Amino acid sequence: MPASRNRKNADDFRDQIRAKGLRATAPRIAVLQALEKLEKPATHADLAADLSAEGWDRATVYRNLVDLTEAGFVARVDMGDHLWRFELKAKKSREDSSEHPHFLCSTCGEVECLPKDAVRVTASSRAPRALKRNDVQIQITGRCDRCGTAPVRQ
Amino acid sequence: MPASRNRKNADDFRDQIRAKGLRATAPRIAVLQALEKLEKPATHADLAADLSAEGWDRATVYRNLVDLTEAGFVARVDMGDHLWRFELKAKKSREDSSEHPHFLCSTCGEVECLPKDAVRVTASSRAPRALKRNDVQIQITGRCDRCGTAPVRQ
DNA sequence: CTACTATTGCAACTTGAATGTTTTTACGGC
DNA sequence: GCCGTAAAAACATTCAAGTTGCAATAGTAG
Repeated sequence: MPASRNRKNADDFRDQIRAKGLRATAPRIAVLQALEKLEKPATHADLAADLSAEGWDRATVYRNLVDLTEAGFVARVDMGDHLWRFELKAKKSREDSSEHPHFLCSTCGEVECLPKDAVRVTASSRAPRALKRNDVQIQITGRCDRCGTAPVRQ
Repeated sequence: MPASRNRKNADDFRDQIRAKGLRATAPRIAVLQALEKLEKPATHADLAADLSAEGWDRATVYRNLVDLTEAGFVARVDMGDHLWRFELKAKKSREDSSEHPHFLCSTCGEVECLPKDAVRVTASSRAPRALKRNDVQIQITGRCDRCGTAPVRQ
C-alpha cells in the first residue's frame, strides 16, 4: 500500500460521512478503516478490542457502528449466535438491500460469506412479500468443513 | 379435547422422556405440554412466563429446555434477534436434522415457520459440505407483510 | 473566531442466559 | 411398599453483551 493510501482513504471516508449529514469525527473514520480490513463480519467485541488499542472507547465504537449502520455504510447482522457482527457494505450494495448470505459454524463459531447466488428462495404464494421480492437477509447455520459432519446442534 | 387427552398426553411424554434415559419429572412434562400448544417457536421468556404461572421455576424451565433440546425433543433456534426460541420437533423430524426455515420480521419481531421447500440451496463447489448435504438451519429476516415494504434494517 | 450542538469518554445499568448450592424427588432394587 | 442414590428442582446469584445517562469535548456553519 502506498504511503499516501491511508490518508487518501481517510479523506474519502470523511467526505462520504459528511455527505450523509454526520460529523466526520476521528473515531468514525477509524471504525470505517477497521471495517475495511475485514474479510468477514466482525463482532462488536472484536472491533472494540482493535480500536481501543488505538485509544477509542468501547461505547463510542459501538454507537458509531450503529450510526454507520443507519447511514447505510455498514451491515449489522445476527448470525444466529447472539452476537452482532458488522461488515462494511460494498459501495454498489448500499442501495441494494439484499446482501450476500452468511454461513455460521454451529461448533466453532467461524463465519463465512457465501456468494449471493448460493441460496435460491422459491417462495410460495403464502410467503411474506419481502421473501418474494428477495428483500431479505439469509443466514445459514451448520458445521463447517473443519468441524466435520456430525449433526447440527439443535 | 376429551377430558382424558391431557392425561394420556402426559403419559406419552413420560414414556418418551424415559426412553431417552431422562427422569420424567413434572416440570419436564409441563414444558413439553406447553411447547405442544405452540404454533411457532417461543422464547424462553414466553415459556417461563407460562410455566411460572403454574408454579415452575424459570431456571428449571430453562434447564429443561436445554435438556430436552439435547435429547432431541426440542429445537432451539436463534432467529437473529438475540433470543433463543424453542419449538417441539415433529416426531418424524427427530432423526432428520434438517428443520424447516424460519422467517423473522425485522420490525415487529414476529416469527413465522416457512415450508421446508421455501428455500433452495444451490451450493457452489467451494461451499461448506454441510450446505451441499442440506444439513443446515436456514433463517430469513425481512419485513413481514403487516410491517410493509420499507427496506430491511441492516 | 464564535456559538451551537453532535459526539465522545467514562461509568453505570439492563436483560437474557447461565451457574452454584442445597434440598427434594424419581425410580431401580430390596 | 420402603430405601438409597443420583438426578433434578428451587432459589439466589453471577455473567456478558449490549445499551444508556451525563458532563466534557470538538466538528462545523455562519
